[in-house]
Amino acid sequence: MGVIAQATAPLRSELPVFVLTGPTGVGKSDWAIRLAGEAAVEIVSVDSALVYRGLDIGSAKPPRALRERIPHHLIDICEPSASYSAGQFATDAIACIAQIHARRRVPLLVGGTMLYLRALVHGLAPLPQASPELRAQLDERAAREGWPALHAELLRVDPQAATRIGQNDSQRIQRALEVYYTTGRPISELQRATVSPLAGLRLKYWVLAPTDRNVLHERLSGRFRAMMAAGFLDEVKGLRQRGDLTSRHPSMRSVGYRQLWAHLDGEYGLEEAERRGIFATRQLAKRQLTWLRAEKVPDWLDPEGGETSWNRDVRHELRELGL
RNA sequence: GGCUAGGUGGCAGAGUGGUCAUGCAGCGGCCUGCAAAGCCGUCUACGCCGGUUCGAUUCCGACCCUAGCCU
Repeated sequence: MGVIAQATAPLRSELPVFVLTGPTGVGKSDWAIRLAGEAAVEIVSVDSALVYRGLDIGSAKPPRALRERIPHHLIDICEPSASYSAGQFATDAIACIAQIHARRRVPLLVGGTMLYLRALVHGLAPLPQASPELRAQLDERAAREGWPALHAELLRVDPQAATRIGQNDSQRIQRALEVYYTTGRPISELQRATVSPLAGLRLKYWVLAPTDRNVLHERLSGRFRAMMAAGFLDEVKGLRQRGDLTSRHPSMRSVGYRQLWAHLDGEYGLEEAERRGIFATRQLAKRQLTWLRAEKVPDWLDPEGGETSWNRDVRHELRELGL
């Protein structure tokens, strides 16, 4: 595999791409599933947790039986012991979209992993993939010297990136140095070549988000408790017993899994784990909303309003296309 | 009724005669291959009344409340 990932070839089609996004727990999947059951659309999941096999209850994954009836793409495509990535997602999603278009159907991108969505909609620069060895090396240095020292190093090799990245922003400092050391060129320079793989396609975007934050918080804590009642803890116990996972795997750092894992490590009680899980869920939703506000998408729908107007909207779009 | 300890922001929890506790939660933001991640920023205090003082959350007094002990 080359050092520089292939820049994704732009898609060409007269068919559009639909996007239904929003913060976690608002019911995006339910809306999408009901629609996909009877319209010429196919669901493409945009979710960094649903990609992992074995993360079912805590990720609110649509049940397998349902997915056999209504096709979903990009779910259960990665072992939880591996690291999926935004770049991988972009590649996979583009392939999916092309296939769906070839079937004369419209892809409906559903999910709230905003970086993944962004990787598609705005594109990703042709950058090298992660290098586990280099990252391990950088982690080791950071443990000794601290991230600010590595930030200072970045400031020498890529001042432009360094000024945008915080002194303690370990992940971004690491990635910028990783890119610099594998390509010999600053990430800030390579990023200028960003092109959207969806350029030229018509994109129709809907954001599903409650107007009232309290309503969202209630839904999220209710959903977390329901997951617990549905055996979330046993699911995490099972994942631990596999023996190939640790609390540092990206899959096990996701909301809920992380807190239950820490509880099973004896860090705190089950009630505390539940409290923290709920906090983490809210914080996730908040970050998603921040991202969505910045996107300045006009069509925001409130889940309380029901899905009929959205349905009408989508069907109208499809009719115009002769689908 | 008496004695003792204590009453600090949504919660936990320090502390000081005049300058910031801190943590959690909340809120705002950043975001180019770990993103359900990582990072940055930020609001609401000193039970009540009076006194001392140039100045009191901090010192003094009364009162109210809480916990424990005693009668």
